[in-house]
Amino acid sequence: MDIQLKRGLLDACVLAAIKNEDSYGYRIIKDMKPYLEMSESTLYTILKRLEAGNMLTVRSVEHEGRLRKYYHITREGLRRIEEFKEDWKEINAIYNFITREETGNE
Amino acid sequence: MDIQLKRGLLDACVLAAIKNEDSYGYRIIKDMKPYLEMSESTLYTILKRLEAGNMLTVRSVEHEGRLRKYYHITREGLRRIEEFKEDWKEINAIYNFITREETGNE
DNA sequence: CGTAATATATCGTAATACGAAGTATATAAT
DNA sequence: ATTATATACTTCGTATTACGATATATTACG
Repeated sequence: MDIQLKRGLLDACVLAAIKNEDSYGYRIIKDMKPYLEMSESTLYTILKRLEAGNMLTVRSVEHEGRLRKYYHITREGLRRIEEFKEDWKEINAIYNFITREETGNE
Repeated sequence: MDIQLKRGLLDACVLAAIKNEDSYGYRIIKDMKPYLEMSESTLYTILKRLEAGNMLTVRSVEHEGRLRKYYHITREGLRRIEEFKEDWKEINAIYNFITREETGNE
């Protein structure tokens, strides 16, 4: 899959992964794997970006000797998902432009 | 509109703009404007990239004292559009993941 | 004892979209 | 006559960003 095509989906996808239940990095990657694969370095970069943008909050938890950072979506984060849905209408229009079959001359 | 979201569409969009008829930079921008706005610097970067990737060929034409470079899509370019269509199936699956309404607990 | 799974962090890099600015001609407006 | 707008392509620098590679640390499995 074309990397560029994935780009716009990543942030919204991560937010969607924590939308219904708080989650942590390692699990987010596993949950998204059937839909969208991403490397760890990419995920943690995104999580930091989303935190900086107040899309989510972080809470550290000690779990079996290991550190776990649980991410919780904020109202801003939920709004980001809605924004994504809005944008998608435009995206579909572009998609139709790309895939349209012209009856013109070639 | 989110820039990242546009990224994956740009190459395919430019190819679509010359698919049915050879065209040149200035006109491509105008043709795409209703669907997708892009700056000149972006377009010409993309055209060069597509040329380097053998997705299109270029032909210079003198038109009313001004230079025009006509772009013609190649078989490779047409295949790129088909590839885009294939990718879109996956994109739709991701879109559904992002927008699904879980019946679970929040 | 080594490998895999769990879990997060950091560094350097390559790709790339964009704004800004430049070059040049023709036409319309003031 | 001069200014602005439309046409048409080019180059430079920059910020964003996804990724591979690598590091750290614990637990479980063989």
